[in-house]
Amino acid sequence: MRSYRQYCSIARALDLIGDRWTLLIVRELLLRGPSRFTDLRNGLPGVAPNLLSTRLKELEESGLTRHEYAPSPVATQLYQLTADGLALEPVLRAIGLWGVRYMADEHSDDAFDANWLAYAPSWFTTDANPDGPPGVIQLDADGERAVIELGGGTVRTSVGDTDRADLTLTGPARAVLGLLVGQADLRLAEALGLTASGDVQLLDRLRPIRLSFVAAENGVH
Amino acid sequence: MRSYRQYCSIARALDLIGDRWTLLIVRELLLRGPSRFTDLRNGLPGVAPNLLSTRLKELEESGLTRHEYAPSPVATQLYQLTADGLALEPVLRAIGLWGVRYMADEHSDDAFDANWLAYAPSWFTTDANPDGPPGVIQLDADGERAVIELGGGTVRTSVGDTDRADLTLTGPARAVLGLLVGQADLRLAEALGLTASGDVQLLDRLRPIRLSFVAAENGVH
DNA sequence: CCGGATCCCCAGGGATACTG
DNA sequence: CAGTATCCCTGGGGATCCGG
Repeated sequence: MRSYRQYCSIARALDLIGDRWTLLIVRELLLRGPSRFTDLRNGLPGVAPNLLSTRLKELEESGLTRHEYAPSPVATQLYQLTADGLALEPVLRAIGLWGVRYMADEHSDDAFDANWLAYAPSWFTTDANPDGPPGVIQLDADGERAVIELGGGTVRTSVGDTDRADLTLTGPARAVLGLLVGQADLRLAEALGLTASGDVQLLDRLRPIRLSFVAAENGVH
Repeated sequence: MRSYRQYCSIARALDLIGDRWTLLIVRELLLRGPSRFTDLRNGLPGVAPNLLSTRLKELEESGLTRHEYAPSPVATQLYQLTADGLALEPVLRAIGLWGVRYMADEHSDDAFDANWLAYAPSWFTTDANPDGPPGVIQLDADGERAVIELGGGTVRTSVGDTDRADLTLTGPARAVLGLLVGQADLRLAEALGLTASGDVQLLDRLRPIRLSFVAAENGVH
């Protein structure tokens, strides 16, 4: 990317991560951990392979990723984030939290992935009742499946299935995710096609996070 | 910008703010408040005027900015952020904080602006001694001047001059900013050309912020 | 002087095909 | 599977011009 040539930490950062696809590649590496080229390609529908290749080289040149040859049974290169790359997690959290407000918009043919289903409640909600008993929620959004585990004040998620769910949420991604991140209440989510079976009270413990931070007056730091 | 077409709040956000120059325009509007076209152009050295015009239209279409005709004595359009646009401040903070690590790199002919000098200590440091007496620091970095006011646990900054400074820091931007945001200690900053006159103890109260947040295990949310 | 619009040119990105 | 090569086209950089 062409440098902005400004002595400002925001501009300096954007010189490294401002290119198209770059932050989404970081997102995939953050959510998936060390990944093969093809895994990244699958997680980034629409990316041209030459562009992915170029970006991985640029990221490595910037010191945000590295790649290593993994021996059998993987037997291929694995790309992963360095410490500086991992340090982008708060940036992705901030961007993602801001972007939640646009998840209500319907774009019918958007791609969707279980990893994206999983990170949202983990990053953007807290357990409102830290002293409550453990709870497990099975999600199935447009066939993408993930599990939420509530307990001890934390919200942990993972991709896949569980056999000991207290609550199961099934439906279109917009209904499931909208409900989880606080963009829709249960009634609205059901109107959007959600089916909830089990201990619906568990939903009350999922509280969308708010920013602790108070906006500065405009023009005054 | 071409949409990523992914049902993911990060991708949705980047559909709106991922274009080149867009976040820097938001930065200027955030730091300057309502601005004229020419003010934005001056704060964004290198931007082509047609591109600035295009971006302002796109930002307005996205609902992040609006513009209003200001009566005399301004007598021109003023561009400003909407509530959704202002909500990008945490995003810019996160990006800027991450980018601080690259402020040590020297790019000799980078542009520099007093607004960028001012936001850094305000966003990225705290007052380590909230009960201490008020303190005022005058900054002069490459001729760009700003004032830091310490007191009551907050770090406030403004562009310009004061006549009641307890401490004055003068020198190249890299030395002044590096010292303020914790990339350099006083000895190193002086080696880089810094001159400090006055109550140097005040510097000990400026503490670079750390992220409260603990990085998740890779691949586990 | 302010607020753009127009034009030209080139780099960066998208799509597809192909190869080790 | 893991990329590279190629072609095409859009979008951005830079300069200039124009109306208010």
